[in-house]
Amino acid sequence: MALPYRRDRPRLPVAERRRQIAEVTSQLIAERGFWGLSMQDVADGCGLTVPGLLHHVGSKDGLLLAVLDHRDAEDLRSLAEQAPGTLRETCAALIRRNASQPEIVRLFAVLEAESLAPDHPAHDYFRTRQQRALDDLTELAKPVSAAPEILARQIIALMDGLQIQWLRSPSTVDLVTVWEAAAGRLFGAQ
Amino acid sequence: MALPYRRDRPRLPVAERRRQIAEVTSQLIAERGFWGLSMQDVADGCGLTVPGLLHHVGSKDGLLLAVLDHRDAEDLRSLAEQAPGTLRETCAALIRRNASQPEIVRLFAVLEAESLAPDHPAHDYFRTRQQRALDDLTELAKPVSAAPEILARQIIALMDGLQIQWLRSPSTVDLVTVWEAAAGRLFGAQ
DNA sequence: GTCTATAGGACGATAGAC
DNA sequence: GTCTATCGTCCTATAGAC
Repeated sequence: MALPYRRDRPRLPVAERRRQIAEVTSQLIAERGFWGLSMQDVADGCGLTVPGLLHHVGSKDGLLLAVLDHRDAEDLRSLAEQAPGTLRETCAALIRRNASQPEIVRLFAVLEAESLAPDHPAHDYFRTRQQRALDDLTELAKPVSAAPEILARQIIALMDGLQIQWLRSPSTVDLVTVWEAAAGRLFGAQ
Repeated sequence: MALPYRRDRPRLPVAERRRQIAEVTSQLIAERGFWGLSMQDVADGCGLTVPGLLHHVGSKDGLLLAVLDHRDAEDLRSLAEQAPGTLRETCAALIRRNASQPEIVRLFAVLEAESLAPDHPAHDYFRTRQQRALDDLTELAKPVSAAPEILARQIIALMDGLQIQWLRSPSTVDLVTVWEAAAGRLFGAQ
């Protein structure tokens, strides 16, 4: 068999390519979930063929992990920028950040539900991530609550739930506004 | 072509078969989501072949609608049994019912996130359903709150969020207990 | 680092017999 | 109401050239 492989498009540096792959995949998982994701669609979105894509990520599961790693790195970068504040300030900052990137929030909403199944490739990742979030918030809650872990749970639940409502009706629900109302009740002040 | 079709298993009555299909499908969607669901798995779970299954539901989308219809019918039956109570009593009853059927709660958690995408076959169903839930709770909240719709939103968000936490760690999180704690804060009493 | 080519399944759906 | 048989499409992954 003749294999006339002609390279007409420029090749991207590895790091940049991986970033592109992570972003295209994020978008598509938010749209369809991991089980509805196809390697073909990701490859098309990157201007690659499927084997070209597999060269970078190894497998479909590897693709998912690449996305989650990329997201964690971004989050860490963003978190490092802001000085540590009170619980309420931290929550407000988190909400503001989320309000500016609905597609990422949707990605995590879909994966969080899907990954409840024990054999989902991101099951362990989300278990760890959620535990970490709970621990961090509990620590922040200690100065303001006698039952910090319970408060932390309620904060996480409210954020997750309100974000879903916001994603479903972005025109009716303003995330920052509904959060502020909820925070008023949660933290006792008005 | 010879078509040696031998019917060795008994055929179920239509109604019973549809109930069986709805229940098997519920279980599988909870496990994998709609995009991860295969007609083959459903057919196997019902002791049918795929064309046999398609005879009943028409298409994969039809299968999903059959599940949702079945679930609504069950919910209506259950709701009719209990006398209408106060907002807080109604919420507690809802939580108790959900605590007894984690797989159903998981089904809705997965579909609620997946169906945020506008082209998801259950997108309109969930939009309507959520609006309905908001309206009903808002009505119940009017006697106890000056801002009933905001309170209703917070209740729904908290329920959804706490349910996710419960599904992820059933051994650590008791749904009824965490809800009671949250209800205490939400409704002002302790 | 990306390609061509292809293997090898699984998928949803249809046609037509009983 | 359920079957057998089959179609065409899509899927993930591998082998090997450049």
